[in-house]
Amino acid sequence: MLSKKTKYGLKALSYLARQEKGTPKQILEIARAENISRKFLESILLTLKKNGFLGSKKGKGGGYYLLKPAAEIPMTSVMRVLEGPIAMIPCVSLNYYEPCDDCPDEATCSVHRLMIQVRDSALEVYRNTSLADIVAFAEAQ
Amino acid sequence: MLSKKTKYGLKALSYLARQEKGTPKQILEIARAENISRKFLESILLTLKKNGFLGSKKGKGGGYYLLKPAAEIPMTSVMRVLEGPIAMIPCVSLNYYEPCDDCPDEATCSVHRLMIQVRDSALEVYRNTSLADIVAFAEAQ
DNA sequence: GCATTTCCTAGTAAATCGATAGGATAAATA
DNA sequence: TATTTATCCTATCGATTTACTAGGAAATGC
Repeated sequence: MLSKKTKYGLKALSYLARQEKGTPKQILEIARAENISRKFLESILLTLKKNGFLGSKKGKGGGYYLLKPAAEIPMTSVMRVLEGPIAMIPCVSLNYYEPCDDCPDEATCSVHRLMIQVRDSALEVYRNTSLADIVAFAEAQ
Repeated sequence: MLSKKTKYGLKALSYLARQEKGTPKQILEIARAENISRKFLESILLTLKKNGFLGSKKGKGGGYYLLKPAAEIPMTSVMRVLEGPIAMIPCVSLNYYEPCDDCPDEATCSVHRLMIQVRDSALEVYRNTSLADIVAFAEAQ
């Protein structure tokens, strides 16, 4: 399951990508536009900031803005920060590898190989998709 | 995340697929061979039985066995029974569709389209993989 | 009838999720 | 400088889910 945190984070990033560059947008404005709880969104934007996706400004006229062009923000990195590992199981995770304690040998584990394939298929989608792409999806309608 | 339930279920199915056809295997034997808690495995095998994957026999010499050849058991159906929807979000689920209450229009939702792509890529893997395939993975080593 | 095995219902500790509360800090403005 | 506006930060909380566990009923084989 995709967490609400990830879903809201993606929607907020998309919202910011659709704005004129350089003008910060406030939490409350984004929350209203995307139907997200203000306080929950606040915490999400904070982690996006701490992970280098967003910049912020305090005080009147403040808010959040993208630090990079949307085309340079790949879904792989957004998903890893918001949702965590892309792999469904740690023993096939590229960035968060951990062995299973019930599994004596990964090479002969039937689950292992299947999950590698699933991971790779998801990775291919995320690698080929930037924030600009998912904004373009919506605007094509 | 893949639940342990799904992981154990897949391992148990693989174990049964590797046995001579017709000889039931007991819970305890499977649990020991695959390092799974006996009681937990019991409940998993029961749901696999209720969903038509396994048959069972009570009493001495009893146990569980596959009802169909492993090649005729697709990962799509196993995953749906053990793990639930293949989609990461209900609004793109083929079998368990539900709209998001925060989303006024799916056609213009940037998350929606991305998640369709992820779902489809996972589906392609599961559709092209049977229980026999994941057993063969392991035996190829 | 007795041992063996699955069948079934319930419960439970721990972790995670989706928020919420409330004050500290910084910036703009008057 | 005082006030307003906004982000920053920590902590908490109820509900749900996960990974099991307990214990007995029911069926089967000898």
